[in-house]
Amino acid sequence: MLKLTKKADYGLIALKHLAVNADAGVASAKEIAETYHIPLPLLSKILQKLNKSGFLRSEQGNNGGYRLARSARDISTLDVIRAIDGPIILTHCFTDHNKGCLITDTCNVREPLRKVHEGILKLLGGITIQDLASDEVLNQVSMPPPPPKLYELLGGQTASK
Amino acid sequence: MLKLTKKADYGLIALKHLAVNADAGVASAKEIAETYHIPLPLLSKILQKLNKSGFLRSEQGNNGGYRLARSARDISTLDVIRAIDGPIILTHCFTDHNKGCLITDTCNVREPLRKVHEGILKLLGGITIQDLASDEVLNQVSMPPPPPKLYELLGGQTASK
DNA sequence: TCCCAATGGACTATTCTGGTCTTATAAGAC
DNA sequence: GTCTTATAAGACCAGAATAGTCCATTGGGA
Repeated sequence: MLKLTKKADYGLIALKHLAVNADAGVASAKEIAETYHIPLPLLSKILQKLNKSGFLRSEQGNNGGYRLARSARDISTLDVIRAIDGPIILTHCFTDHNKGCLITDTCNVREPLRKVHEGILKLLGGITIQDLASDEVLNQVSMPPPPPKLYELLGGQTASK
Repeated sequence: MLKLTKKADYGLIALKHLAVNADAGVASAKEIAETYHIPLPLLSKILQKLNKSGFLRSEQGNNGGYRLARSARDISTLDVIRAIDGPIILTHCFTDHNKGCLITDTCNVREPLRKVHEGILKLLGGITIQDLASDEVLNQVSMPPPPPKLYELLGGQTASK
């Protein structure tokens, strides 16, 4: 179905919130949960994961909460999604290489899909929390009239070979 | 987890097979299933779906099987994935617009993610079964040294605004 | 008529997702 | 010191989706 999990959604929402309200100091999980109507215990889980992954710093105790551990510019959406949902796998062959995939030897779409996979990674990797926080950056991007070339989409110039 | 389902994988494999062996006439589900070690009844289901979606033509009876209903160049991976897995939804807001999504009003990542979503659709929509069948097209694309700009990734020129 | 192919539906096992509950720990406020 | 509020961490659960099976039917060649 190729969709993000809600957890990833929530994580991005929380990170953007923290990026936008960075000067307000820490923000508690409760505060974020209430703002966006996210179940608190679930959000807590997600923030803990982001904390352990090094994207957040937590402060316990009264008036505690979370703040970004690094600049929003240094956190890509790909990082976040991977931290929360685990690795992104377009096709199953890529999980545990060859192991368990009976098709591997005969699989005829493996390599082509790997390119698509890399394209998506690049897409997500190129967007930071900072980009989410300052919408204008993204709003410039709209549907271009001509259907774009495959090469452009995948980010590969005609260069290399 | 942002991955394709196995069904979509199988569908793409089958379509590529049919594209490559187009001159061999029809190919039966059994033949394809054995070639790629895919469970036959499952593959049958998938091929039936692709048939009803108009990508394949089926021939029943002895020596029956499937063949592409249109040129491999006119079938994009996006078409296939949508036919098999249903619509691609990056984030949940996009499913039934606003309905059921409590976050909608306060959601701060909705629009940015929509752009990402469109980027992925464009990526998949730009790759045809023909591209899969002739690997060279895709093999040209490799990791470019400089991290690509967001605008390029999303296919939007600096044009519009 | 027999075989082989697609067609269609019901059914099942397993996994993932989204979410809750409970307990422990850390730290500031009084 | 204890109360309150916060994170931390674990088990746990219901529902949905995925992957796959099974079975009966239809349709067409040989």
